[in-house]
Amino acid sequence: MGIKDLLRFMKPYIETIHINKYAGQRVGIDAYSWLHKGAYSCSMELCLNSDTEKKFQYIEYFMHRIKLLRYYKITPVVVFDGGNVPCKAATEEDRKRKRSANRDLAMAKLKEGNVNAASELFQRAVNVTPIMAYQLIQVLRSEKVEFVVAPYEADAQLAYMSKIKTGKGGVVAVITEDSDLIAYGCPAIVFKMDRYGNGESIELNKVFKAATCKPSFRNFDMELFTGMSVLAGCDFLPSVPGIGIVRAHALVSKYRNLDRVLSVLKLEKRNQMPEDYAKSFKEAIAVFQHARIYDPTAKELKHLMPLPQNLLQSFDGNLDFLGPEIPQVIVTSIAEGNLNPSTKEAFDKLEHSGLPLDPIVLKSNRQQLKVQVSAAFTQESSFKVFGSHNARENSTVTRPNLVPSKDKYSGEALALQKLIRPLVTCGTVEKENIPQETPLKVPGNNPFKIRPEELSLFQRENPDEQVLAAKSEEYMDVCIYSESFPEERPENLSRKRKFQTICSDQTETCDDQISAVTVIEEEDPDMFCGNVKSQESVNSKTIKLTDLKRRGASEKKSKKSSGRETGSKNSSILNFFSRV
DNA sequence: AATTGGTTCAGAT
DNA sequence: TGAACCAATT
Repeated sequence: MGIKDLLRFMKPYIETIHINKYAGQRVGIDAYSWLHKGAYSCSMELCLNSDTEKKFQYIEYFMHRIKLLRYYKITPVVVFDGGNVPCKAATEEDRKRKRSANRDLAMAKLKEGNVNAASELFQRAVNVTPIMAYQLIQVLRSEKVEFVVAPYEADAQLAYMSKIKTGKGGVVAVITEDSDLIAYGCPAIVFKMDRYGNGESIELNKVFKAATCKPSFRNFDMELFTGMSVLAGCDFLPSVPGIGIVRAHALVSKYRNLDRVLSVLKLEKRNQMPEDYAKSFKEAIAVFQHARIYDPTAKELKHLMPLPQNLLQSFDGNLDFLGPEIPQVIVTSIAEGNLNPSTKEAFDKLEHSGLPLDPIVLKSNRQQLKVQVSAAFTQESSFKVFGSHNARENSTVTRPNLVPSKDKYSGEALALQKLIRPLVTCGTVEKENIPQETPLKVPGNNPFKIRPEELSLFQRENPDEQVLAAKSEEYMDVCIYSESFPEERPENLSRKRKFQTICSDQTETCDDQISAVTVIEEEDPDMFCGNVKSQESVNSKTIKLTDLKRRGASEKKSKKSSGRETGSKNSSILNFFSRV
């Protein structure tokens, strides 16, 4: 996927970052990359189109990351792929073949009763469908998350959005897994973002400016860079045999002109070069430069970069390789998520055709919803589940009471419905009844969430008081929540302050074991997170933080035996935290 | 000697 | 799926 070996080649220009670098700014998201990762967790259910809630786990995965971004005050803009560009057809076919081969193998294993082997194969068979995208879109809408469906490649759309002003729908950076974004000329890209917000970023201007860095791009411009990428092999065109990223870079550096590179290549590789390589090459370059994108301000189809007349002529006025033109009404409708970008059919029709949700169930639920919302507003006891962001400030919503039905798809519709209306407030009584049904409820959805097996390591005997530790390279995130707060808490001191005070006390008593403390207050009043940077040295008197960190990282598997012991070994720190 | 391109392994979820 | 590894190729 993407440009072969490009990320490895660009390694010297890649730096590890945390997503909070973009706090307060708009960031574009390549929906496909998260949809695809999320689909792993429920690949069998998706492939078998099973009628269970688990099938929508990919949506929870996605929304968890959206929440992470919002937590760091980032405005996410989700971009979906639209129709396929003709020159990508070969790649698409290839992937489709591999997927269905894996699916058949998986089905065979399933028949044998080998579920493990089957599920492994199903993971290689998952496909992200427009319907899955549409189901996510419905949740994004209900969460007031900005999104756009690209007419064709999401990458091109994201590159365009990176080039326009924030006020006109632009973004400062793009989160993706696809190295194509570099070839499209996207100025700031974040790859491999994990669930804590750590990732690897590349900034194009640094690439072109760098004076000494190893693969040098000093004499490159964006067109040469794109040329190098296409030569190395991309989704639109496989490379000439024997040409990889290193030789592609060498050729472009040497001749500094794509036409010259092509003619040299023709001479040197005349036997192995496909007849129409030059033509395909120019088309591929043209896609990277002038792909069709949607201009959200003008609400119309445009080119990523304006198309010069002479280029149009060189293709005999035929730009169908960019994907056919689409009438204005249709592109807009696609962009806003109302039409399936491949079939151009209304998504509503898909629903009516039986799969995957029953619109009648959904509609009646919405009505019910409204009634309950107005009821909820009259109650003081309602609580907010989500982190702060303006769009939601005053929109407390209630979960409907869903009546089970025998309808074949009702289970599925209900499952999705729950995701569409996740910000639930039903007052204190329902609060007790609903927790597991609330997909995004903290702390389950906390950005510092840790896995159940890690969690069990640090659970206190008293379930009301828990100390959780999750680790990353240099930070340990300590997360404390407690139903009841200690009596000694001064009335005038906020809980947040109290935590900070105690932590700084600890800094002194621990002899600088803790070098930095930040506390983030969650909206759930019983939930706090502290991000505690600990030093490497372990002092026997104060094992706590560093030791917890190490245990969290390495002893996941032996949790049973070490769990209790950890609790007692670290009793001083646990006592310390339980004072909060 | 360097690069490509196929294979294998570990990791994610 | 990607990264790391390794053997074949130029």
